[in-house]
Amino acid sequence: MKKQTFREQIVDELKAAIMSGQLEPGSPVVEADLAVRFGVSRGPLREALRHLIEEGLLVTVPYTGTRVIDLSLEDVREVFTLRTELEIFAFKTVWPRRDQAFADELNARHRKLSALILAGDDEATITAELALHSYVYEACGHRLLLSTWQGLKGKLQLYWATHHRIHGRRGPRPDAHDNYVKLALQDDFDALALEVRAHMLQGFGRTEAFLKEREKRRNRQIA
Amino acid sequence: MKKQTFREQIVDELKAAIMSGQLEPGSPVVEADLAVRFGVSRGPLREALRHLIEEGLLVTVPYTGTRVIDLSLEDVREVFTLRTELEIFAFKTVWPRRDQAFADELNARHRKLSALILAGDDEATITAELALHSYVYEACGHRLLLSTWQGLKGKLQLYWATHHRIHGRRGPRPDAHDNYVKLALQDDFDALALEVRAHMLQGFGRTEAFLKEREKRRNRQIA
DNA sequence: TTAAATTTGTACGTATGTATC
DNA sequence: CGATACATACGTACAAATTTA
Repeated sequence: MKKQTFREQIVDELKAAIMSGQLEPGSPVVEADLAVRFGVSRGPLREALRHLIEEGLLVTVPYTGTRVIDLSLEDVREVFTLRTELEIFAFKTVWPRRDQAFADELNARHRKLSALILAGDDEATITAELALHSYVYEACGHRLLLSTWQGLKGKLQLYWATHHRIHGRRGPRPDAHDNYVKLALQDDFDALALEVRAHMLQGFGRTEAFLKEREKRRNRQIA
Repeated sequence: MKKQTFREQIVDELKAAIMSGQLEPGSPVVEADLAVRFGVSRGPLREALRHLIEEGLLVTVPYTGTRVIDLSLEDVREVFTLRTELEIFAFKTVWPRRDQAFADELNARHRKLSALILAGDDEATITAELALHSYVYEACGHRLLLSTWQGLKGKLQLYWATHHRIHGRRGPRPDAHDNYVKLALQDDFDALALEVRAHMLQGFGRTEAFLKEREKRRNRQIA
């Protein structure tokens, strides 16, 4: 276990608090409160908040306040559309360099995901699905692309975690990634690109339906 | 003129110092020194440094120090390859929504760039070239894509500014963007995508040659 | 082992901008 | 419009942790 600075610890803890719903989307976060809650001074805490702000998980207005982002349909659409292009580009980059190790690791992450889906562990399923998709970014050797993906990953995790917390199961179907993994290890790049687009559209559709229903429910609450 | 926080001001000033070569690539930056130099306390300064670290203009190792990034061939290759995909995606997004205002603004930025090239104002040429390429990101309405591009833009500017400082003129040829703008306003998307790829390759080639020569010169200095 | 340099963290205070009554 | 409450933004001084020479 590597030693972390307070700022890094707080970033992780804050993320966990957001993903777990302790800090709900849209709710305000007050730096003085969090400082006592995490038992640190305001310096490192402010830096941790800045990190999450730049990652897009928090929004802030100078001198007034900070809050957890509210999930919007446009936001999630942007994450999915950009992610589609990034992931296809990642595959294009790694395509001629795929080897046995690549196949082994991709299969390993796929098996892990499948097992968790069957076991019904929804929290871990989200992590495993993100890990499966992360692999092509890690393997392609494009550091800038990898860090760009990691910037998106947090938002994606927030959507899915919120979805799951409200709806119970939200995970992918057990066979949802079979085709993805299969095509990623064959030699028809265009077929893979089509599969990625289809896969993303399906994922977006689920998230979209969830957000629209959530919107409706809110309006009823107000009325 | 909108009111800025100190942190935002420092980010701008630090960027300017890096671009102008007052802080050279590879040179260490000490937060205590910068604090007195900019006349602010450590708080906002540290937050500004963090911003530039996440943007990739600075690199840091916990408890040891921070320095300006050193330009590496692999880094610049990554910026150009990722940028190619992002810009084509931006055009794809804006494609059906291009209107007269889009054409007017693109032409305006193109004319401005051409005028500065002819006038020989190399500093302003860099800014204008970035502004021309920025427009499609601004116009496509994809906020996440725009902010991703803005994250890359700083590095690109650093490469070009360093190039210019060492070589004198480094700017594009006066007609380098004619085809880019022309195709961006016509209706053959595939032709535009090809032009973007060619345009990026040309830009990468210039930067690559510069970096390789710089590398050589360094090795001679050591020997 | 020590020492130096640097970042990291703490504790307190004041100033500033925003919203609301 | 003014007063006030609130949260952020910024300042200062000092102590602790870490790496490197």
